[in-house]
Amino acid sequence: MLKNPSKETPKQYIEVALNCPLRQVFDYTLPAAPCAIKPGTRVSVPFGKRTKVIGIVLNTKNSTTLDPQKVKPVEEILDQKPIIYGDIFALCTWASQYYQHPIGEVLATALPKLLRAGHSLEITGKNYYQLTKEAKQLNLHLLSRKPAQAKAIELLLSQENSLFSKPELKAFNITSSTLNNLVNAGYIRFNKKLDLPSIDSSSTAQKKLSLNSEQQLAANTVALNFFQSYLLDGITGSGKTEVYFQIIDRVIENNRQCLVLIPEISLTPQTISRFQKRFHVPIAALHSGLSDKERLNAWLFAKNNYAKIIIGTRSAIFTPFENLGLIIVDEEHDSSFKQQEGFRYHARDLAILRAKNNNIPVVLGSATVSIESYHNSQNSNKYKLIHLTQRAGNAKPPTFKLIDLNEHRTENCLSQIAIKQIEKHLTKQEQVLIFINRRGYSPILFCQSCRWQARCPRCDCNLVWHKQRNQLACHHCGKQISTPPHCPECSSTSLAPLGQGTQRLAEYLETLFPLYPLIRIDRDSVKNKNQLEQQLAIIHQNKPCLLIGTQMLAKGHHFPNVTLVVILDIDQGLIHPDFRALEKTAQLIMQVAGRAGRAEKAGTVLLQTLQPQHYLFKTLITQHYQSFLALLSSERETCLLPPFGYLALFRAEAKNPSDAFNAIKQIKDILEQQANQYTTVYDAIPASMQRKAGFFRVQLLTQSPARLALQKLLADCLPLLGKLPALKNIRWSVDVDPVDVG
DNA sequence: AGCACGCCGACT
DNA sequence: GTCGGCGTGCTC
Repeated sequence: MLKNPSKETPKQYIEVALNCPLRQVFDYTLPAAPCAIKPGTRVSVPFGKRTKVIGIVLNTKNSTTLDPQKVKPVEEILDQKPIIYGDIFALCTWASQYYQHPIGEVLATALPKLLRAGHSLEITGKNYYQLTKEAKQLNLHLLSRKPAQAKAIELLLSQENSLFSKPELKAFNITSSTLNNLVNAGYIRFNKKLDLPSIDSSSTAQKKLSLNSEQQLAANTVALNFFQSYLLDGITGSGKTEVYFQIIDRVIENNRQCLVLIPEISLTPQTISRFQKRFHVPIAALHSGLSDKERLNAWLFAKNNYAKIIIGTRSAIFTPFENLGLIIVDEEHDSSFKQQEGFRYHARDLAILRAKNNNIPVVLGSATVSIESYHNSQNSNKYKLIHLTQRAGNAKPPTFKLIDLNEHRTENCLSQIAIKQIEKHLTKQEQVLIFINRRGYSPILFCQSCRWQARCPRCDCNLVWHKQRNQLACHHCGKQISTPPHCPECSSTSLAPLGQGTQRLAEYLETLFPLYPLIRIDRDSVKNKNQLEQQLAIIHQNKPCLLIGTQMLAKGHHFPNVTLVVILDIDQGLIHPDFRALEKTAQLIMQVAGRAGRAEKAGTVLLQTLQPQHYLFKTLITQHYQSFLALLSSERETCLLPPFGYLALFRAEAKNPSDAFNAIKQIKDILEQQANQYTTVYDAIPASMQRKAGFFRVQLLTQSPARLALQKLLADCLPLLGKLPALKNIRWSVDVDPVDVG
């Protein structure tokens, strides 16, 4: 018989976040049996035509606003305890609101792929077999009637190792039936050897370098037991890393964990091994080169408080810790901390928030601090500023020299002065670095008779000629075509390269200096990490050579014997595709210059430019990076641009330009309806490259001097935008605090 | 994002 | 006759 309906417990509902681009959560019912389920638990649910879709519980409730008939039951509860909780849960919900991104996708970025796919929280490892105590103490004569087992034990006992994988046992001619018998008899145990983060015990603890007084002061300034943001502004070569190390030392002594965020490119094996040599604690690295399993393991090592130091790129900000004590953001100015598509978060900014929520210190370090961080350290005193002004080991700062291209003619981009200087340094047995931020042979291939130029069919840009593979490549959409034998317009065969890329420059320098090895480092010459390592190894032999490279060279690598840096083609960084162009150019110059003169030898930096009178050069070279920042700062202030105003950028992309314009117009209408006195909605403008990969791109900027006012505007508008039919079938996005507005 | 439904073109 | 192209619509 049925139970009395009045005694039936009310239905339990849960709100579930699913990994889909919808700005909403979905209600499901829980099974009738009472079960307490907490936010942050994984469940699998039916969703549309799909089943077993994995989502995260956000909330429990006793009622739903939907038609109860429509609400489906949960299929399975995957976790006993929440897997996203505490500070990570708070970080995700905050970021979802702040960056106006669907919570389901935000939570998905906080989980390793395997956990998103329903994998358990077990640390995975390789299976190993191991002799038990019984086997070791066994008198083998007792097994005389089981000769295969006796022989196997004898063989394994004679080995140096104590762990054996299945293939190894096979190699010893131990059959799987013998193995089974040995396991059943208790002589062999089946074990999991975990891929634990390594501790480099081979080297004895690398000595702490003695810090100079400035470094010591810096390290001591950081207090460990409460939240404070520190901006460590240290010129290249001033030993920021050693300061980090000393702070990490203290955190580890307190038995707490450290999170170190670094830019995408600089996560080289050297970075990790430098930490491993210095600290004899488990260290895990989180970077793009990991397999799904390795990534999950690293995540679990942090969560279980096994790894004491986690070094990772942007997304590592979402790693859970049991006892986090410090966050370091190295090269805090680097734009790779901002995710440029999908969930457009800024890892540096989230690091501040996370540190605040955990009441722990966060250290932002750079030789070229961002204007935002600089502002936070100057005006509002939000960050404590720490300077490192001395180069470690008496290294002298480089001298800058401008070469005015209005007065000096160039051949293949190089002025005679530069060539003379290169020659001088090479004959002194020193290394020379030539920086040109352009890959390929020439950025333009043109017809000498009709002026035709090779253009990308899908983007508004020229195709770059790659001479070796005789191809034309688009560096924006990846399109590649073989070079036409003659001009497609006039059939003339006089197609010629115009302008220099790294390849052409390398070719030219080879003819000028045939006796010296020439190493080109860019994305085309360095296909994988090994290749880069090899190239760098040659450089570190410290024999005289020429280095030619793009910004790949500029970041993270140290070249102690480079005494001359030549920076070519910097003028394109002086024109303004967006308001951050100058800041980026200045940072690049300082970063490249920082490669030179690290040892006792002072370095020289030659800058070729058509605009030697530009204030960027004036302030940067004759004064300090800070004075340049101060100038930029006042410029930004008058325009109420970041950090004096806050921005959100709407983008719309469509194959048909009018669809994109129409969409952005409708977005604008809604923004204007909802705008308040503190917010400004600018006119829609085409992106600086109107067409990219076949899509017309239009954008719209909104601004407010008050962060909250802008947040309110976005919060009011986004739900409305989701309903606009004009936005249904085009790509559109909001970018809060955009880094790239070009 | 997935996934299915739906309606038109070139194939065994 | 059908396989498959991608437009469009929905997901508790």
